[in-house]
Amino acid sequence: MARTGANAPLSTPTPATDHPALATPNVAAEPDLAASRVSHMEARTRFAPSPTGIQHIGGFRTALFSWLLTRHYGGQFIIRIEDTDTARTVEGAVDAVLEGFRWLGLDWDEGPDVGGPYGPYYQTQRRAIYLEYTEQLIASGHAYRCFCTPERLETVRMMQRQRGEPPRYDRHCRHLTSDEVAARVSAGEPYTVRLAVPYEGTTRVQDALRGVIVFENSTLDDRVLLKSDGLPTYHLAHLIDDHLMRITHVFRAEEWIPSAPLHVLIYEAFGWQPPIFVHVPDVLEGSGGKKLSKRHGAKSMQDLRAEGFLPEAVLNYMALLGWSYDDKTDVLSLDQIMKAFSIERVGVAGARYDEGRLLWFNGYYIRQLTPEALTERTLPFLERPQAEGGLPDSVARPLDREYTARVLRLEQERMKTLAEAPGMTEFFFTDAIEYPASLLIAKQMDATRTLDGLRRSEKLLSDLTSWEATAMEQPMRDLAAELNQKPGQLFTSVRVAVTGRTVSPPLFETMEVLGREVSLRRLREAIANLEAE
RNA sequence: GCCCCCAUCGUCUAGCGGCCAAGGACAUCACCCUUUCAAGGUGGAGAUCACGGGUUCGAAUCCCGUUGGGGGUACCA
Repeated sequence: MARTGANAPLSTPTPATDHPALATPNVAAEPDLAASRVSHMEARTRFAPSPTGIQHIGGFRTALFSWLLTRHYGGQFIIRIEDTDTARTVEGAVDAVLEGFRWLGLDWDEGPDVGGPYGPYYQTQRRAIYLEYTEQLIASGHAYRCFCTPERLETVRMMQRQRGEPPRYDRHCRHLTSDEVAARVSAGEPYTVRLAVPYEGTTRVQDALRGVIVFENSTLDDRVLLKSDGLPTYHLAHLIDDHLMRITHVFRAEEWIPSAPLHVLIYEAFGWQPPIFVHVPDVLEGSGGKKLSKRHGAKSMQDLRAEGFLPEAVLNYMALLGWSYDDKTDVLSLDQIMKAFSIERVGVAGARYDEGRLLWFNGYYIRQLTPEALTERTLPFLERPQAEGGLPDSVARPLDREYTARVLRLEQERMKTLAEAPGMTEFFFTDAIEYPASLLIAKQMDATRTLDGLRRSEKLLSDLTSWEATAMEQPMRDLAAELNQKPGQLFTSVRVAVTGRTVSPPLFETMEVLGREVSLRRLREAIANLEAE
């Protein structure tokens, strides 16, 4: 029943007869295998998250690469939910992932919500399939039932560690007689099913990015394929699904490289042709250099959206984390990226998540927005409750679209995220503005001269027949000269009077948008406040 | 411990044997523009291509080793 390395056929490559998409001549020409396949075929790729938590930039970047490949060469992109770890499954996680894709503008051809010809797309709904294939593996001697308890396994591992040996399953159940197995099964004893890894030889993993990676079978473990709850582990489930769903390229994080030889062995045990493995490098934390994780700083797409990031910026940034267009191009649309994408230009070294760079992309894309688009996309941030970062609740919703558009136009080139809008534009919407009167006094100015400037400005402005920025500027400059103040000094006082802050968009445009009435009223209030000092 | 992956400016990267005494971008500094802040423009600083051996007429580019970083080592994915 159990096999030894000498006669186990596991490491013998088997030609694919049932996988037309991969039936390439000369499959034995190992080094160039991946490269030669990549460019000439339709690709079917998948993103297979487990609904156990949040998907961050790293996960979506892997998904993005998969998506790019299928959209570049033609083919299908599939979303499959790997929910075999029922204990860790989190409610709503699937929706969050799908929502993330929709937000980014990445579509999928088959998936949990839309179905498809290879469904179902939830692994928990495919139990019967896994059971059937597990039996096949047991029958062919490539897998065996294991009755070891978690406690025994733990003890074994502990002892191995003490002896300085690598912790691995000791293959205790690998040589049970079929009679004994049958007896224990019928006695209702719980069991798992393990892969019977050959004792000797090597297993070669072909990675599209790194070439061939060779593993000594003797260092591999008889991993569990089917858990005692009857559900498969990742190793078995993903593989059967990938095969049945005719996946051609498996994009996954590089943390899967160590178990890749196991997967190759399983493919061989089934006599199936493995897909092309593309082990994408990790995305690392901005500091520390560890793999990005939800635990430390990793943000979900929902987080990024709420923080005012634009999907086109996130997409552009993500694509350039590990992939490059050429030696000088940074700004690329999804369409351009898709057209140019190739696995050959994907790097192998881990990349740090640099939010500063993301912010730059974001600001850039905000600046490119048409006035209508800017308004459309910023309005939700302005109108959301104050507690969630919106304008003060005292500001009546909905906002006047026309007015908001004019306001945003002024702040557009200053915004790095949409979420900054409320803070930057608050004085355009609130009735009263609060600031210490001392703020009115510009550098190298005193209260008296400031007061004088404010009064004269109020008079000048209120006499103006046109309330356009262009009509204000020259008279105000003349006034500054007359008062023997630098334009910056006079304008600073007026700016603070009108906006309550020293930093704002250009003063006259600000006043134009604010309107004559509000501007003059605030000017008078400022004068009164300063007089009261 | 064992196994595996990786290694070019602070960061993302270009580079796949000569065109590189290493190019672009973010960040940073200075200047220009300028009513503030931005944006924009110009320029600067910033990488002995981790280190050491090879191979070669010639290496950031190929090979080996070392060091460093990361990952894996579950009836999780």
